[in-house]
Amino acid sequence: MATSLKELAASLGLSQTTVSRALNGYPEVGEKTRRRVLEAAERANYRASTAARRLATGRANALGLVFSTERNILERPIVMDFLTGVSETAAREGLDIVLTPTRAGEEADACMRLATSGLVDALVLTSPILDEVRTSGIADLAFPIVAHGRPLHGQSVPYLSIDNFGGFKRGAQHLIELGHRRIGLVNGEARQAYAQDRTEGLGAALDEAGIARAQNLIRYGPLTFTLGYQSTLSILDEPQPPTALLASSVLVALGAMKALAERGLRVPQDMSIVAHDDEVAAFPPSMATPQLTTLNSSIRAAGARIAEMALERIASGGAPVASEVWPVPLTIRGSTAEALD
Amino acid sequence: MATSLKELAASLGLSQTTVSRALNGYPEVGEKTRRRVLEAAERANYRASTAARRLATGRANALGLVFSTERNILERPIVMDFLTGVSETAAREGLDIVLTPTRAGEEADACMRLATSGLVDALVLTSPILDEVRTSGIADLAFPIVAHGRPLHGQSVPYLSIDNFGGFKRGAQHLIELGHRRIGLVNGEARQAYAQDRTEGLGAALDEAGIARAQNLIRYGPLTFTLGYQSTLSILDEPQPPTALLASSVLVALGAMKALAERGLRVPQDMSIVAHDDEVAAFPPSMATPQLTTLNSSIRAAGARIAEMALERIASGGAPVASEVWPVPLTIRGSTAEALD
DNA sequence: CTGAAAGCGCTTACAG
DNA sequence: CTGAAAGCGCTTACAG
Repeated sequence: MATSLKELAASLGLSQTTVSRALNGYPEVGEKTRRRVLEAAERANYRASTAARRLATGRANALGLVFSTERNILERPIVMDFLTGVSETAAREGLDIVLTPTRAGEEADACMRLATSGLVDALVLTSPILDEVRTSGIADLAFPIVAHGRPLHGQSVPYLSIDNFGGFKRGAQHLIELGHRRIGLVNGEARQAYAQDRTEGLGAALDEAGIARAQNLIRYGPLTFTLGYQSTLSILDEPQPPTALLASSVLVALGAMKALAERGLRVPQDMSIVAHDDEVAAFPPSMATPQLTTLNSSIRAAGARIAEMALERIASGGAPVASEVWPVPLTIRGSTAEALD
Repeated sequence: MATSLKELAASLGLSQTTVSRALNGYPEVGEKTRRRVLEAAERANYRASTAARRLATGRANALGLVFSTERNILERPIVMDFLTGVSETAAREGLDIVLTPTRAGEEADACMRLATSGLVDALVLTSPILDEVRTSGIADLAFPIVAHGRPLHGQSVPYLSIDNFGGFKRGAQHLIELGHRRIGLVNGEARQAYAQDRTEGLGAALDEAGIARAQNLIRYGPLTFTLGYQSTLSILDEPQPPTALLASSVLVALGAMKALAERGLRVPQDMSIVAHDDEVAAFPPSMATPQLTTLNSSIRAAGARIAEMALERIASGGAPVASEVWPVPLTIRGSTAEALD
């Protein structure tokens, strides 16, 4: 066992009270006393038991994340970048992160457990998990929660989301300005809020340009290389194939480019591509040839900010914080060009 | 605040002792009593405070991982797959995972804190972090640690590693059998044990075939797309460029293929490629055209097994468990062919 | 500036 | 089969 406060205090001939105060930086401790305590603690390699501290203070100094072992296993690079962002804030604030791995369908239980067990001070959830959990009564707990992404069912949970609608509308407008009138979209899973918003963004841009929406040029699925590849092949088989493609991730765009290459179509001469770029370190748009025109948002920055929002909720005693919707700028590179026909 | 044991016991007219025993499945509780308790707990949404339980039992029911915010940010897909594996075991055993984000150089501190604070029952470390930490005296703590990868400095920590030497020797032999005599290698960072083992594996295969080792055909760096791209360009500029390439990851191989395409070299006709495949979900070898011949090992399975090893150490009261070295099979696909010259 | 004592919410010998 | 009580290792009013 590691040394305890009691032992440390005894070895110094001081009370636990004084030693505790010295260690925690309370002002009412004498300077020499503090120094003595700090040195002894250092020497004895003393570390306060977090369990005891939690029990005594009621504060856990940790953020909880619920992480599904099965769900979205193919989107892990994104999860990891998000986690990195959360970690940055956590490291700065000296917080731990408690990951609760769960099987699909058990998310609600895991959230309830984290919220009621005192393990963590706040919960950071992705909106799909929040949607999963909404009937569990976790909202009644008045436990601080912050979500990543717009919750589908309008829960009153503060969230941070990028402007998926505005971003994809902007991306589509860029293509329309280049003369494209048939625009395909390889999107995320249809039930996800972000995917719906992206479809609507494309639709709005088409509406404003007086172009009919073409549902048959849209595909949905998990954001993988394979989705990009297969969806593109299938879109190319439509009676009126598009001359431009919107891809919901760089990985999807890479899959699309493989399909285009197989069909002998060149980018951007025969097909323009705009990809959403989450700025995931593993998939820089420079991986593609030509480099991709992208809609940008840093998933990592979002994670860092969400952790801050959680801290604000904790600090304010659980008062709601304002949700944020981040703009999604367009970066034009080499994968978009004027339409030929 | 959530309901406490005390309140729950009072509402049932039972003692805390009995309620606690009923909840924890102790045998000496009457059947009807147990049922009553379980129902009441369910209704009150009771969850034992983990902090209190930890303090009382001394067991944390959690695994600690130290995770560097800055280091290897480009290898996140791998970290995430490893984490997924750890999570699988953790979910099955009902453990939490405590991630301690740290800045580079602060790993030792983070490990000591985790080990001495009672937050976790065991530590799962990657060998680079273990190497970082070896002077901190953490080994003296008799705290259960299990490492991923062979520790460089021969610490007596149980570890799980794949057979990097044997795998790359096998990969090189495959190329030699196809008639290749000049084999390039784009490897991980030179100071890492796995990278050294891979270089030695290639060297051993060359030695056995009576071919001189060519240091100038080897490059080291972080396992990124960019490394594969730039290293390959630079290897091609050597006076005697290779006819085959060993790549330390699929991502690196993708970068290499971009470089080859730019130089007008075809795979496998002009250049054979064998890539190490960590079976990271984000980078299936099918992403490449042609599909890559690979050396396979599942980083996810390794994570799951390492968590089990940690549990075995905990269960045995900290006794060391046997280290494991996993074989690395070769899967031949379309990126290797006979040498022309 | 320092200390004695209560309390955080559990578990678990010990006694019955 | 059930309960009263001690103890896990801290923090923090309260008193001096």
